[in-house]
Amino acid sequence: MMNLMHWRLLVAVADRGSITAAAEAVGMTQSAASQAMASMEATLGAQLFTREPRKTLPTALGLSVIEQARVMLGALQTIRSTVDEARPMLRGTIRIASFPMVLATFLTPLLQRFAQLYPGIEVTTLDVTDNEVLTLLDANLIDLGVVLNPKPERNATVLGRDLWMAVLPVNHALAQRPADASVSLAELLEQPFVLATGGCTANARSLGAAAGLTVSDIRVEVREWNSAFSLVREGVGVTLVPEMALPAQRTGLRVMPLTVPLHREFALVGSSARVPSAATSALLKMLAD
Amino acid sequence: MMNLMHWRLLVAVADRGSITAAAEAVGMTQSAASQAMASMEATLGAQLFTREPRKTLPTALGLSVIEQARVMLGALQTIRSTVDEARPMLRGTIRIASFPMVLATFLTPLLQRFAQLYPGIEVTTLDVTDNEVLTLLDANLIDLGVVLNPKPERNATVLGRDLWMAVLPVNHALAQRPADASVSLAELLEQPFVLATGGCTANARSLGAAAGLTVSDIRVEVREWNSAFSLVREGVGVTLVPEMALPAQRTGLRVMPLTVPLHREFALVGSSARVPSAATSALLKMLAD
DNA sequence: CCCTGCCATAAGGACAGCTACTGCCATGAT
DNA sequence: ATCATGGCAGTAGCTGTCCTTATGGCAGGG
Repeated sequence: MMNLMHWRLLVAVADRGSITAAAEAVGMTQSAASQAMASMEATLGAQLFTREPRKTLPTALGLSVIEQARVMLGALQTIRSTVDEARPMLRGTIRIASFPMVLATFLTPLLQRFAQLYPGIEVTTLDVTDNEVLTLLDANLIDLGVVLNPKPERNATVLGRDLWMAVLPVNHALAQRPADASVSLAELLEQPFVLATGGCTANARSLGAAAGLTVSDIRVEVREWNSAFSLVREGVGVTLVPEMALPAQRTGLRVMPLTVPLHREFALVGSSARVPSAATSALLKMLAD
Repeated sequence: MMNLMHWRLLVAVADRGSITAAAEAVGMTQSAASQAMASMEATLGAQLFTREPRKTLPTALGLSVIEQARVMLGALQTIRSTVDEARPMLRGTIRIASFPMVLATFLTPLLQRFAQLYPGIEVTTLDVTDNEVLTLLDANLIDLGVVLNPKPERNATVLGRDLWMAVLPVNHALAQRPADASVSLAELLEQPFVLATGGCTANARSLGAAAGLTVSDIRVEVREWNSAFSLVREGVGVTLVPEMALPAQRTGLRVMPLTVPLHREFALVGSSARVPSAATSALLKMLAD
């Protein structure tokens, strides 16, 4: 009675009006069908069909049961087609290029969840600088890339955004301002400066250039944010970093917002030329939630 | 995979986040559950869950499948409750009183269909005259009775209606009228008359009385309609019968409508005092279609 | 009256699915 | 590091379900 094949048989009997015909339709013996029907009626404790000389017709209760049996079979059919439709997404690979910070903070938890939802899809990540991403995309070497402040013509899915924050030694003159004070970009860039890039072309220098300013006194240029913080602590200079690069341990540092906030936005973009693979669109679909 | 128990397991795993816990919930061994899950994924050809160290979580495809599995289990539950609710209607008896004509023409096919829909309910019929029906109902000796032209205060379900027709010998004077002619009740009742009752108190005499007329010349009074037709054929007199009592073979007879049509209406009524049994209400419900 | 179509039943066997047990792996605590 | 724990997978063997073959019964139609 718990065998779905039997429910298929039940519906077939209702449709054909005969156990023998139904048995043939679902590919079993007349005997098996007869036993199965009897067994179902026995376990339900009620007669579902009346056996008349020439035909087997449903009782009133049988009609209700048949209706629900159709629901069950419909659900089973839906499962089958769902699985078939999902088959292209079961295997595949996605190559994603990103610059280090975003990879660690945003992408990793996201890809973990993705791996749980699509265990058959292999995701490889490349660690690059932000301006290499578009090159890789156009060369079809990656499926997806993380870009900063994407142009609207590429249809990008935004992963997140953060603010640029000024970081100064606690004993710096500008750091003496009240707790909720801010620093203007111009003020900041004219200080002795530790230029940190985090592997990105978008950094204090480019932000200054966009505002018509220059970083006048670059003392050091480092790639790792953490190196920059050490240098700031030692009083080498001030720096400008994305909020999410800030360290948990901030003793010796004063973090201040910019007077005119500057933010950066990370987004995932695909190759504009190529149609995304099934695996890739699965990932993008997951991001839509 | 075709075992409904396995779908229950699948849903339990989704709910509990663990195969072991789900196995316990549905009452099987961890091993059996593990095998069952593996078997389902194998037959579907797709991974439905990802096994992580501490928990077993559904994949994207798994989520869709689980949704449909819930539909299947819901349908199964509906079947169970439907059967349980229908249990009172599975066995029982219905006693119906009727007068002969209605029993043969209207009730029999109806009761045949009912017996097919409710094979466990035994229906016994009593052959009585129409005015005994109400007595039997009030005495609780029957569950349902067929009455003629029911009073609206009893909520009756109408079975059908028919016309009273005049039946005359072909060589009778009134029978010489054109094909579509009619006979007035007054004309008819003053002829030599064969009074047929069919076991009903509603007959030519009572119809006449209701119209302020009397049947002046009753030659014979018979119970069976067919006896009356023989007598009319032999020229003993004319008669007035319900349309549905007319014989198939009408040679020697002229059947004519009344100028002012008289009809009778059969309806099934229950005891107004008692609440109908489950079996009885099943029958009444069937009649609603 | 036999024949046919349909269903039920009996007996036997095949296979699915369960149990019990062991092994493996990752986690987290000592 | 080491061990204990919790969860899953794999194996062997058995049980029970369900199927097949074969037969009998019953009602309707030629």
